[in-house]
Amino acid sequence: MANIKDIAKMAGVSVTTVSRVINNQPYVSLEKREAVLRAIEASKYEKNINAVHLIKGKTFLIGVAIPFSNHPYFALIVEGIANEALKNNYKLVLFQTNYEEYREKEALDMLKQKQIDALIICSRICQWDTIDAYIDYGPIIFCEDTTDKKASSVYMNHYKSFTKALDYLHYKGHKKIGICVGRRNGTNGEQRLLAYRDFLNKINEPFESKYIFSGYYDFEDGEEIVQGLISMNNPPSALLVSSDQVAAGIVTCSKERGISIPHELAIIGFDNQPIAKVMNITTIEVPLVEMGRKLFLRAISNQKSISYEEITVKLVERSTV
Amino acid sequence: MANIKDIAKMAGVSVTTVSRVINNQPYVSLEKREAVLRAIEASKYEKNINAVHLIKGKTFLIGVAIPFSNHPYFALIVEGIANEALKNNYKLVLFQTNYEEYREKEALDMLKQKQIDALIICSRICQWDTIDAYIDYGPIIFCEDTTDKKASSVYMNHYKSFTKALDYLHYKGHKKIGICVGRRNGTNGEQRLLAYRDFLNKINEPFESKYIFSGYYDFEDGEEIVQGLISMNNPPSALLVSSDQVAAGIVTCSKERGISIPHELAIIGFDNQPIAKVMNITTIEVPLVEMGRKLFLRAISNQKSISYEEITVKLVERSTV
DNA sequence: CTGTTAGCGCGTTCAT
DNA sequence: ATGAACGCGCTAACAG
Repeated sequence: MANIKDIAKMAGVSVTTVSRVINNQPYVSLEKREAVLRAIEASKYEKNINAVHLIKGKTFLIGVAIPFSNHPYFALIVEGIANEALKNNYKLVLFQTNYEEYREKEALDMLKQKQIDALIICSRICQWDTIDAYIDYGPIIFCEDTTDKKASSVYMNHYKSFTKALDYLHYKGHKKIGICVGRRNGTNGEQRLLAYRDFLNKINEPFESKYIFSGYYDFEDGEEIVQGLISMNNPPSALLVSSDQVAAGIVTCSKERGISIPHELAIIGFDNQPIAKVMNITTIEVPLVEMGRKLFLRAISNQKSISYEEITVKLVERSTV
Repeated sequence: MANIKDIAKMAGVSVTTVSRVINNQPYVSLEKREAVLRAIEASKYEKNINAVHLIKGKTFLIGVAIPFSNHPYFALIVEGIANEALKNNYKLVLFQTNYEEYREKEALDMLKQKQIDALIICSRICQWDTIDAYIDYGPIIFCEDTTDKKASSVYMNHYKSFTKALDYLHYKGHKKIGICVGRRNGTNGEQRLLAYRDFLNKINEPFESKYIFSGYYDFEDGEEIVQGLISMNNPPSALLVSSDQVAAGIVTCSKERGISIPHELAIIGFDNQPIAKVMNITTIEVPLVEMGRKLFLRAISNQKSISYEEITVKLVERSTV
């Protein structure tokens, strides 16, 4: 409970000297330094960091907004952010938004109130006009293409990535190709859908809305998708799945139902998560940890400048296509 | 960038009045209130929350230390904490410790410096004598039995839970039972080991150290365990696995290797995660989200009192035993 | 090398 | 109903 003033009194010096000692600054005589140190020891003094925040106008806190904390995709991004944060002596404030707008707003408000120095939004839910009202208050970094916005981003080009995967499936002889995604709205979802439509046009296949499975994120969602596949009279021969977890669930359930993979159904996943490796699932590798690292570095680069960094992905051929 | 003083000047009132308005306090005439509101609007004023923290000695920030952010076990606990935090207007500061001591210490130091109001340690790595030096600085809550310590906890009794699972396996006719856990050290790990040894004594079976698989956390670890099982000349007929993810990995790999479950190998998992349900894995249900909720409530209950709350678990019979 | 002093931005008595 | 003044705990000129 002691403060810097108490220490000064105890050590018989001024508060400035105490401040110098606790901040490892030079120009303090050895004896005074030791007197201060002794007083600190005796009184169990610890500096109140909130006073420092007030003065410096900085908290060394970075906000991270993610929809779900229990999903490997975001967990890996957070891991990348966390590792780099540690190196740079920053801490993270986690906002689990559940895709609820008001939760994202809470994060934005913390930026406004200077409780966090910057905010990383891994999957935006608020509309841009809402976000725009906040960008003057501090850096906000996104995981989606923001080249037409006044905010930085580190993102994967979902159009290109989807096209790459679809082309590969087509190259492997598939024509009836379905896709399985999370959200259909949002920049990323729209880019994926667009890539899918453009691809179908390119190979001259009709657009079948029932070939699009959306709202799926987890392993356990695989069951519902396989059910859906089984009940179709003209099912796709291949599925592009935007998450390895879901892909793994589909592979597992397919095997239980006696659906042969890749012969009756080909599967290509996304991210190259460990589960894809162990289950030998063909996938598009996304360097999520690295992405997190870059997001963080962008967040603390105090330059006013805005940057857009595109992440490149890689096809990992395995046994499900 | 405007502060309360600027607003006061703009609105032609005192800072006190401004303060009253922004904190929704009574005793401000309508006209002055509106003048203040107008000034706030015009200047894009937002209160600097750090000054409030300094005065109040409180930040509405709760620290949460977990070893890995990409593991469903901890993710569910964090979800429980996060939900309750939102309701109570608190925010979370996440510390991913990777079981590295200095990372946990960083969290403890933040408590000491009052940057967080309380700290929840979901899986402790620091020794107790290290922790002890911090308990006076604020509430620290643990997920392990701390009944002999001066710190609160909400925990599962791992001894009882393990015994329950082992008894069930024995009741189902198994005698050669192996276990598969994460850390062997730590309160929880030791309790599990003790339960295992006591159980073996009870049923008069010898202790086989090779029947203990430790250091496994994820789905993909299942492969290594199955490999280990295959290479044994006298493998166990049942495995108690302390995580559903690992159990799921074992089941998946076993099927690939043609090991029949439960006939050749019985598996019982832990937590009752969604993956256990979809893969029909027998498991011990642990109410992790609820546990997170209780952890949070304990963290903000400003009573100096210490409490120890034991969580009860439930056997969920499915098809892997 | 050392101490005095003035803020950082806001909440809060205590008069009026 | 309103405002002056003090203090939260610390840092940073500035003077010496």
